[in-house]
Amino acid sequence: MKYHKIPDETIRRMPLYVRALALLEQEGQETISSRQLAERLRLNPPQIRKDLSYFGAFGTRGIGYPVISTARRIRAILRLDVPQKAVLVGAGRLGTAIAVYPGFSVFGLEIAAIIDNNPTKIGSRVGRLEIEHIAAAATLKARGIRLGLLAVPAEAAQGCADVLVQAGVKGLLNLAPCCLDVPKQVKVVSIDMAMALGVLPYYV
Amino acid sequence: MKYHKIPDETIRRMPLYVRALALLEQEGQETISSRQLAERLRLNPPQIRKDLSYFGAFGTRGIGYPVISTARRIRAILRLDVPQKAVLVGAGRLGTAIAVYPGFSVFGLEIAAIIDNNPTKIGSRVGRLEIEHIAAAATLKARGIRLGLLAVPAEAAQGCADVLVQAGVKGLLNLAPCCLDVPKQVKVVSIDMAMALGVLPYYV
DNA sequence: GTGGCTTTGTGAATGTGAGCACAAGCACAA
DNA sequence: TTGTGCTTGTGCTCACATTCACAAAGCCAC
Ligand SMILES: NC(=O)c1ccc[n+]([C@@H]2O[C@H](COP(=O)([O-])OP(=O)(O)OC[C@H]3O[C@@H](n4cnc5c(N)ncnc54)[C@H](O)[C@@H]3O)[C@@H](O)[C@H]2O)c1
Ligand SMILES: NC(=O)c1ccc[n+]([C@@H]2O[C@H](COP(=O)([O-])OP(=O)(O)OC[C@H]3O[C@@H](n4cnc5c(N)ncnc54)[C@H](O)[C@@H]3O)[C@@H](O)[C@H]2O)c1
Repeated sequence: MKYHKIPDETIRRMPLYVRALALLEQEGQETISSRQLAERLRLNPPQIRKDLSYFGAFGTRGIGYPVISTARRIRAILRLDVPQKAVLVGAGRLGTAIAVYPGFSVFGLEIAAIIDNNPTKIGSRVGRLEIEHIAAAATLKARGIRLGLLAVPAEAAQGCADVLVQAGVKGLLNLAPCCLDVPKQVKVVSIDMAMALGVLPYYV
Repeated sequence: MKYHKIPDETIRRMPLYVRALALLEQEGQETISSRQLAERLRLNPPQIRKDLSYFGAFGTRGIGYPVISTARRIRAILRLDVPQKAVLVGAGRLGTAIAVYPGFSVFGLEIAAIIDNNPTKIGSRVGRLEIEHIAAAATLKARGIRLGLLAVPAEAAQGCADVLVQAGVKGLLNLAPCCLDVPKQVKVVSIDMAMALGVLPYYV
C-alpha cells in the first residue's frame, strides 16, 4: 500500500489482535484467516485485513496470517515488544484492584510502582509493590517508567498528572472523571465507567 | 434542524455535558456559553452546539445555555431522569470497588444488586448491599433492574451475560477482556483497561 | 506444470462525524 | 424603537473510517 496515515481507530484495535493472537497461540493454532479472526472479534474481515496491511504484508494468500509472527510484529509496532513499565497513582479501591490485576502482562505492560499521598498507606504493600510517597516521582525516569495510571479523586488528578509529566511520563491512562491539561507530546487516554454506563438507558 | 439521525458519538458525549452542567449548578452558575463549556471539556464550541441542537433548541442567543434546565433536558433524553438500577456481577477486586463507587449517582444510576457465584462470598455485605447467588437473577426484572455490569473473569462473562439477558437486562457494561454475544436489542459497552493502556507506547 | 480453490492486499465507493462560517435571534442600552 | 454586541443553530465542506469488490498470489492435488 502506498503511503497512508494510519487511522487512530486502527491503532485502537491493534491490542485486540494481540490478545486474540495470544489466545490462539495458547490453543496451538498456527495460522488464522481474517474471516476466522473477524468472527471471534465481531469485526468484518476486510477491516482486519486493511488494519494489518497498513503495516505491510502479514499473511499468506490462500492460508491466512501466521499466529505467532503476526503477534510479534504487532507488538513491535505498538512498542510492546519491550516491557513497558507504568506507575499507578492512587492506592484506593480501584487502584489496588488495578495493582494486582494480571491482565496487563499480555501486552508486556507492568505496574512497576505505586504512589499515594496518604501517609498511613505509604510503606504498606499491595501485591509485591510498596506504596511510595509522591516525592518518589523524581525517581521514575531513572527506573525506566514512562507510563502512568491515575486512580485518584478527580480533584487531585490534574495535580498528579502535572507531577508525572514533570517526571518524564509520556503516556497517561486517566481513570478519574475529569479532563486533563498536558503538553501535547504527552498522550492521554481516559476511561470513565459512569459515563459508559450512563449511555445505556438511551439505547434500551 | 431537519430530520437527522443522531450520531452515536453525540450520545457518547452527552453524559459529559450532564456532568459538567451538574458541576456548574453546584458552583451556582446560571448560564454557560458553548465556548466556556468547550474550554472546560476540551471540545470545540460548534461541536457542543451541534450536539445539543440535534435535540432541539436549548440555548438563548447572545446568552448561552441555561445550566439547570439544559441538564434536566439532557438527562431526560438519556432516560437518566428516572433512577436507573443496575446489577453488578462479580464481587472481586474490581467489583467491590465499583460497588462502593459513589460516582454513578450524578447520572441517576444506582448499583442495586450484587451477584457472585462464590459460596463463601454470598450473604456477606459490600457497602449496604448483600451479595446474592446467581439464582437471584430471576428476581431482577421484578426489582426494576434493567442494566448490568460484568466484573467477572473473561471465561465467565458470556455465561453471566446470558443469564442477565434471560433475566430481562437490556444494557450491559462489560469490564472483562472479551467479546459478548447478545441479542441485538441488548446494548453492550465494553471497557478494557489493559487495551487502553496498551496503545500508549505507540504514541509515546 | 497446470488448474482450481482459498485468502490476502488494496483502490474505490460509501458512510459517518467534525469543523467552519455565517445568518438568525435575543438582550439590553440608549 | 432602534442599534449594538454577543451567541446560538445549521448548511456545507472536508477529513476520517468502514465496507465492498476484485485482482494478485500462494497452496495443493493430480
Ligand atoms: N472505584 C471505582 O469503581 C471507580 C469507577 C470509576 C471511576 N473511578 C475513579 O477512580 C478514582 C479512584 O477511585 P477509588 O474508588 O479508588 O477512590 P479511593 O478514594 O478509594 O482512592 C483514592 C486514592 O487516591 C489517593 N490520593 C488522593 N489524592 C492523592 C494525591 N494528590 N496524590 C496521590 N494519591 C492521592 C488516596 O489516598 C486514595 O488512596 C476516582 O477518580 C474515581 O472517580 C473509580
Ligand atoms: N482488577 C482490575 O483492575 C481489572 C482491570 C481490567 C479488567 N478487569 C477485568 O474485570 C474482571 C474482574 O476482575 P477482578 O480483578 O475483580 O477479578 P477477581 O478474580 O478479583 O473477581 C472475580 C469475581 O467474579 C466472581 N465470579 C467468577 N465466576 C463467576 C460467575 N460465573 N458468576 C458470578 N461470579 C463469578 C468470583 O467469585 C470473583 O468474586 C476480569 O474479567 C478482569 O479481567 C479487572
